[in-house]
Amino acid sequence: MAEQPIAASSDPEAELTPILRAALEEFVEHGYDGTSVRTIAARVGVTVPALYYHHENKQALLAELLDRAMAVVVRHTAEAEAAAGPVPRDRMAAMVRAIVGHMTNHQGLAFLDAETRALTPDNRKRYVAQRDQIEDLMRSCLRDGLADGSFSTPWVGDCTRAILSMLQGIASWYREDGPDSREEIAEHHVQLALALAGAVRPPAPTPTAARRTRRR
Amino acid sequence: MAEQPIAASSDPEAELTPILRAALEEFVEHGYDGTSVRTIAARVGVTVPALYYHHENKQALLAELLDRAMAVVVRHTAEAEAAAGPVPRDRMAAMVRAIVGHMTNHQGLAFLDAETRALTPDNRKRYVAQRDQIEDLMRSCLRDGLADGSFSTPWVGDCTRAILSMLQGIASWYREDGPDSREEIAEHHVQLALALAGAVRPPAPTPTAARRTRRR
DNA sequence: AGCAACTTAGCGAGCGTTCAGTAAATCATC
DNA sequence: GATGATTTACTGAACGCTCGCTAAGTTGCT
Repeated sequence: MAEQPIAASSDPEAELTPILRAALEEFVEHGYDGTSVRTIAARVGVTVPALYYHHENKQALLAELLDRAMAVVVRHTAEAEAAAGPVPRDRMAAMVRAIVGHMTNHQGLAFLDAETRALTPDNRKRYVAQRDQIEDLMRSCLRDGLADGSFSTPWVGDCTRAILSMLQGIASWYREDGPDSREEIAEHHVQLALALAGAVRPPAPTPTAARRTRRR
Repeated sequence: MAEQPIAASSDPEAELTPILRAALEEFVEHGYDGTSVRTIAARVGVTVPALYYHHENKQALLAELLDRAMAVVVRHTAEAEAAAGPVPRDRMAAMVRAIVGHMTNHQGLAFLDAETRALTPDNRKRYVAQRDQIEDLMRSCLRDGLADGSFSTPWVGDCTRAILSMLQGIASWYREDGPDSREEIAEHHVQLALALAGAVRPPAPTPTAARRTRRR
């Protein structure tokens, strides 16, 4: 009877059960196929069958972790965009901040993205659908910016993938004790993403939405 | 006696022996830990000990593949930059073209980058050293461009990583039968990289080096 | 005869998974 | 408020398989 989440906050890594947390750490460290259920159990301090009491099998551990990770980042990204108003530049900035926050605050879950190859076809399908949602949000924002003249990239697809690859990359180099804070990294990447989009003017103080993003 | 490279061209994937080629394909498809030496042997059409006659062990297969991959991309990138003259914008464009060419022409080897986690510490050290070389080339180019005013990014480190993440990402989505040719993708990413660097003027026809890169 | 390039056969270890049993908590009943 | 039934959360032991790897033997070319 120890299989409760340690915290009930809204932090998706904090509210993992001990088993899921141990599985996450092992998967991040050694990869899905490089991890044995025995090492997960040992990390939790239980025997192997205890894992199978709470989860169907090893694959279900990975699927659940990835489901949670994707659900959180999709929700945060969509909410951030919705709260940012109608201006494409602001929406893009908000989404980038949300995604960078995910990469730095939930680095383990974010890094797990590299393990999606190990998903069974059914589980992979759900993952891809969630990932496509984020890609669609970004692509639509780019298109809207091109339509109103605030962005100028001629290659929406390449630009979308470039932004998301750049952001996903953060999960593989970010260190909590690095020189820049999460917020600094987020702001840098807002500007880098806007550069990729070919944003035409620095803060774009249009009459409808002045005083929003602030440039350093 | 079938363990010769199929072709002796300068294409690093074509000049792989059948065993290394099979190992590459399996590693790309299932990951290092998800691949067994038996499936590699079966793919070549030999028995398992034949693998061990030509290679020390499974780890040596991965190490050799990654060594070749990194040696080639480092060499091509350095040569491309050297041949591009002194102008940072031209050097950056040349390096991006070289790296994109690597990602699209040797997608398997490029994708193997994701398996570096499975390297033993010694082998990983050699890999990291090679990867750092590319990062240093890119960073130096950025710095030179900032010094002469042709680039303007305030964050050299983040910008370097962003460019390389963006380019590495190509290996995970590029398809030979996709809508854009390798050359088109390369030119798009040259412009995207220059945008990340904050390149100040489109083709920058300075008096010393006009008539070089051509904008679409 | 000798070497290169294999094959046959198998070793011990570790893999994911399951089954049967059990201590403790929870609940229903008197 | 003690008692028996049920449920929860596990443990011990082991199953069948696959893993990386190797010793010893075989084949065919020079």
